[in-house]
Amino acid sequence: MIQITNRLLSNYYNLMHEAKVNIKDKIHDIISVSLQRAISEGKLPEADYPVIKVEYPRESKFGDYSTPIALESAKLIKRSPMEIGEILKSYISENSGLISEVDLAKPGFINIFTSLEYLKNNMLEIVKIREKYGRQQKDNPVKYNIEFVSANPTGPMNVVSARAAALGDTIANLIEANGDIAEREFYINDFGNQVNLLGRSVYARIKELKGEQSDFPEDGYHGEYIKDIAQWIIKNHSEELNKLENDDVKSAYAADKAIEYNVSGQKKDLEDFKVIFKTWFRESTLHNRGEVVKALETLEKNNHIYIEDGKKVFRSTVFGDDKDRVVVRDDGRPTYLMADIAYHFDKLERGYDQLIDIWGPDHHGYISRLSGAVQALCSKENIFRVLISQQVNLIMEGETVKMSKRLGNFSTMRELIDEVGVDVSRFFFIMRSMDSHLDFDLALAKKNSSENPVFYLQYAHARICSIFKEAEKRGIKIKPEISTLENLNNNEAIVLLKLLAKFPEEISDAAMTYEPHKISTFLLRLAQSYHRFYAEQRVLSDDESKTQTNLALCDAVRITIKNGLQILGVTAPESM
RNA sequence: GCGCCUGUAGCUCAGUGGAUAGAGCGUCGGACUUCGAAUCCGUGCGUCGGAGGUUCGACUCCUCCCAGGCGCGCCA
Repeated sequence: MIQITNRLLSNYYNLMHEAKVNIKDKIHDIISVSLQRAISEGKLPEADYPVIKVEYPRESKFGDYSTPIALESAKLIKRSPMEIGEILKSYISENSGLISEVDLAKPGFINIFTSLEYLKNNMLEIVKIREKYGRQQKDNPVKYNIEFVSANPTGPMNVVSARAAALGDTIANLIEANGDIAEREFYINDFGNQVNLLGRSVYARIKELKGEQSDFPEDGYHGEYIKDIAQWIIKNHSEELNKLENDDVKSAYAADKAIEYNVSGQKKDLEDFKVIFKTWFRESTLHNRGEVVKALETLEKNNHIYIEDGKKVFRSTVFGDDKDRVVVRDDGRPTYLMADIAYHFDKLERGYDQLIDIWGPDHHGYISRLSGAVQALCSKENIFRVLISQQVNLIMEGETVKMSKRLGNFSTMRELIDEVGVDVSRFFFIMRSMDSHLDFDLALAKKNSSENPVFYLQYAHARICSIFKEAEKRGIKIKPEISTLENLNNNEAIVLLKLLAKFPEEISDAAMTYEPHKISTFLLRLAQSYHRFYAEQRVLSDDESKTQTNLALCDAVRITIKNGLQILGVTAPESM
């Protein structure tokens, strides 16, 4: 126990010199050290204390942070919560800088107030480090691979893909801001039946356009865009096409060109959506390089495969699946699952610490079999995580239009970007928790008013920029260093300072839980508090010290909003 | 039948097992000779889908039920 105490104390002292750690973590460590000291000095008994939780009290009068540790350990050590709280409080109070007051409240909460001095210094830090505020650096970053969108290369992307794109990219941004490494990856299913079908559909349209007789496949792709592809091939690749022997070869060629056409279209749409993938991984390369066979052999070697009626079956029930899954058909062709297993095997071999996939809601049933395969191939626990991005309902004039490829009416991602713009689309897609079925209100998205949260947020940023322009016009030179505590001692400013200080822990929290909507919620609160500050406090005045303090605060808010928006992939305009 | 997601204010949604359940929109009423009124202030709004259970304490965890959505191929 004494060893533990020493270790915690040394952590504590390290933390005092480590500026990157957020306040919540610091407070956690202070409480932890206090507890250990109380134990080592005999004030509290040795015991297996519960994990120390640091939470935000509901009401500000209860402080900025609070811990229920006294409540939670009361039964364990047979002392009253208030008694324990009193002891811990005396140790927690013994620190300088961060904490201004420790309060013990009724049933046994220990409430902690951060000092205005600390918050002011944090504000000056923001103004100094600017775009780096909220970004952590780690000595040993975790390397993530995050695969998302991965839409079939058989046509344009729909609105569900757009949501996945916004979510995946934002989660990757969060991971990077949190000091880790995120590589964005897109998987192209350019193999198998659907490709064959795509080729035959396109080739049939080519024939039709040339006035020849065609037999359009019954279960083929009927969309209008297939005709566009046919037209494109006729215009650019007729010569090569004509050289080919028979219809089968020509269909295969058409499939190849159609995929090229579709993938480059998808890439363009995603780039316009500000999503840049590091890797575009083609399923066909797995088959060509023999990786599918290799993954199969690895599974076989570890006894995860058995043979039934000439088929090879993966024992996925061992990993919680409803039934075992066929991975190789009796004619020797691997199933889609087998290729997907090989794909994830490939990702594992590329040496990531963590694999994340974002899938649509229609694939949740697929999780157990694939994660089972990953477990079968990799000894590391929890290396693979699937996030399900729920469905999107487009609301037009109060009417819900369901987005599904199976229904005929699929709106494309391109239409959406053209219609409401990148900023608004991205924001709307991430502003709700990804578990919730999103109602995307098109009328609201197109409004340039306070009803639209994106504009509300951007307005706060533009408003601050405008103040700085005005300050420049008045010949005011910016000197944040002369800011005083006295000038910050008003409710509106204090609320802002506290929110600003929370930004790094909001990022870290959102990154670790893969919940980008926490950032949009936070930014809206910040913008709201800023508008309140603006309404109550005059920024520019004859009082130089007051003016400089206010400008520093405004600048810190502007920087934080901008950094937050950047993570969301939304612009922060200087004027609107 | 089985699995996943959802159910919180009129609407859209926040809400790590903690203190009196919150915000925006919408309603109604106020605030600009002054840094952007695309803003702010005030106002009302609840059997947290229902019933049990777990415990010091449940919107949160467990079980059952109800409602809505999605999925349950050797397709991809």
